[in-house]
Amino acid sequence: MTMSNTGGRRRPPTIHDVAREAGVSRGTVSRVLNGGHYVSPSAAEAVNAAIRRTGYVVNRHARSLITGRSDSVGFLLTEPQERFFEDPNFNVLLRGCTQALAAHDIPLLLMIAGTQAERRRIVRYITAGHVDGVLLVSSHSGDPVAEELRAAGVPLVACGKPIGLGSKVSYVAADDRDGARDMVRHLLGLGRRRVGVVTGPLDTPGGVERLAGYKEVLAEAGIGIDERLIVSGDYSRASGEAGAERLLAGAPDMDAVFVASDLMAQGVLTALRRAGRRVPQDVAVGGFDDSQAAVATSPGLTTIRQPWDRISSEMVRVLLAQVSGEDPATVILPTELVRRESA
Amino acid sequence: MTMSNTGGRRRPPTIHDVAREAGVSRGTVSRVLNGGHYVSPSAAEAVNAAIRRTGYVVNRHARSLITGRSDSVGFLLTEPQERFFEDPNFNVLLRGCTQALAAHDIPLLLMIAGTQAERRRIVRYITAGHVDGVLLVSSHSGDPVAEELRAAGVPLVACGKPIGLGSKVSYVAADDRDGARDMVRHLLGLGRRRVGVVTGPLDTPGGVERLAGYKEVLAEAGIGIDERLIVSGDYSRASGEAGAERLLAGAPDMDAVFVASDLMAQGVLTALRRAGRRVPQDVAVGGFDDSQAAVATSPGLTTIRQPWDRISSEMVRVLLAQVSGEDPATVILPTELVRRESA
DNA sequence: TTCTCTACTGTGAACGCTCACAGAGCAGCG
DNA sequence: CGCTGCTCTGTGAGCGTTCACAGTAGAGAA
Repeated sequence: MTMSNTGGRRRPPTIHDVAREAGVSRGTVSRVLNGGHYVSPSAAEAVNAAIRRTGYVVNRHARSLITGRSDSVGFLLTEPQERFFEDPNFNVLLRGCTQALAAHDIPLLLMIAGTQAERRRIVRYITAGHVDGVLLVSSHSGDPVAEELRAAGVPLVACGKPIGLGSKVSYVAADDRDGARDMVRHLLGLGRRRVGVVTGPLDTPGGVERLAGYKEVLAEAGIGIDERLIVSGDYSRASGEAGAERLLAGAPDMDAVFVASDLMAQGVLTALRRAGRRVPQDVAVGGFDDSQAAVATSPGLTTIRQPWDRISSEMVRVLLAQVSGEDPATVILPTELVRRESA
Repeated sequence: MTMSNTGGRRRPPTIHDVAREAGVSRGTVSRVLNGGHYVSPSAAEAVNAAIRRTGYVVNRHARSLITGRSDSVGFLLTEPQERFFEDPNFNVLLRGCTQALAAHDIPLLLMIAGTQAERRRIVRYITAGHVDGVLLVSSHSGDPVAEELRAAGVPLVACGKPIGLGSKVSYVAADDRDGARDMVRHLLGLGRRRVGVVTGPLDTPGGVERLAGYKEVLAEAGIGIDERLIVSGDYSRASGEAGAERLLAGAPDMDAVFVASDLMAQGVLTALRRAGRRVPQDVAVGGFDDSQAAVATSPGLTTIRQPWDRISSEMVRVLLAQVSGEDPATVILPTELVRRESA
């Protein structure tokens, strides 16, 4: 022995080594690796045994070079960074996507486009074919990156409905309007009649839909819309706090409030406490998301659960379908009311 | 025109196209791409112009096939999943690493090893050479994955000191002991004398060090250690809540408490409020991390800032150095006291 | 002039895999 | 007996890059 395996990394076995070990040709090994059609049982068995003995793992670079696929997908975040840091949903989504992809043995490349330069670099990277498709997270819609990728023909699935891209891009979203309806009905069911709302950003479909659900339920209950009970935020804790203050100033008799995100609801609770209102006795508070933020508050936040686990797995499913040639699709998933103490 | 570029993705230009366009050979283009030594200024200029005109982007698979490098690194998380969801530091670390790598044009592959099967799959993937190195995050130390990777000779940098791996593996960590000292000194400086502590898990270096800092400062102030003032947690909110209850039961006269993580401090605040103690008047509370959790509480949490931005950039720096052949290294970074309302 | 040295450039070969194709063996059928 | 069709197998080519090497041109020294 002139060479030991301590220290340096040994050259891993190739398909050639496996073929020799199994007494077959490269082609047969390759066929076993990719589906195993047109392979005799005995050959397949020999190949699998050889793979186990040699510890062979396919060289994905060599495979990609010829197939043109990279067998990896990008997870692209085009949020301004504050939101990335704050949003407790994000972890859940990222983990869900990673795991759904892992089941297909597909690695996830994390890409964060904060600055303009990063955007360009990432778009170049993606359009060069270094990933097969992109999972896109950017709530600030009308994203130029999304449009560029779509135009380049890159398979793409957005989280939440992107605006301005027509029906040409796939997306997966929770049923925002229905969730909002459930929550407002719940608040009315508690006997509240002066129900306020802190909306999300109204240039996003989610923000618009949740507000629409609120209005629908009030209308169907025969309660008129009072503009003083409607303020808008941007999903951040701070905007929730500010929103609650504006509501209290404009409508001091408010007895419930539907807040379009849990994080904003945290801010609302802070403002209400400061104003001396008890939750839920004086003001019932309903959130949206069922994120970590919802259990971090006291009282615990009654909220609308977004099915992040299903959202992530559906995003992956739709993306992979698109990668293998299927048409774009949209998926809307049902939400669920989660009762805690705040309403 | 028989072929349009709408719909399908065009085959991207190769180094050959660039060479033809620039009127030079493949070799010259390759030299321009990789450092540009031994290339005449005129040739370099022509190549760069051709690259711009053609929109050429290097095919990393082809490059990797021959260099043996993948020019990508893995970000490996071996936490049980609850911690992943809860920990607000995690986002910051992940973002920091992604950006530090982006500056080197190196993509980050996210890998989450929850189950045993995932562990095996990921180790195979890594040891097959599909990434050049691994950024490892796993606070539960003595991780078998880390040991396997180290034994396979994979460049590795851990976040926080891993135990049981000797000095053979690089790590980057904040100065836990010094941070703890700062906080406890601060509490004593407020005139408090009955200072409790909720430690982190004592099978981790971080947990041990923060407790050691606490004890050191009490000793240097001539205050004896009261075991009733010491309880241990696991960094989770729930364990902070439970810890505070045990402390109040065992030492009702406690007038301050050092909590080894912000998340646990959230739980401590909840328990103190329930027990009718005012913060900071009755009990001063100091956290550790300066995570999102610290600003989410009311009162805002006085805490020890861990320099996550520097931790991530140092992890990347040390890893890349190791990839290019340098020896493992350890980096300890200073912490900083951040004053808010809770102490 | 000739030789050496340096700066630069072009050319095969190779990386490890998949794909297309050719061909072998065998069965069924006219 | 040949033809067709099926299952299975091996082989050569080629994916786009880098690397080693050979070779050219020009400058400077002998």
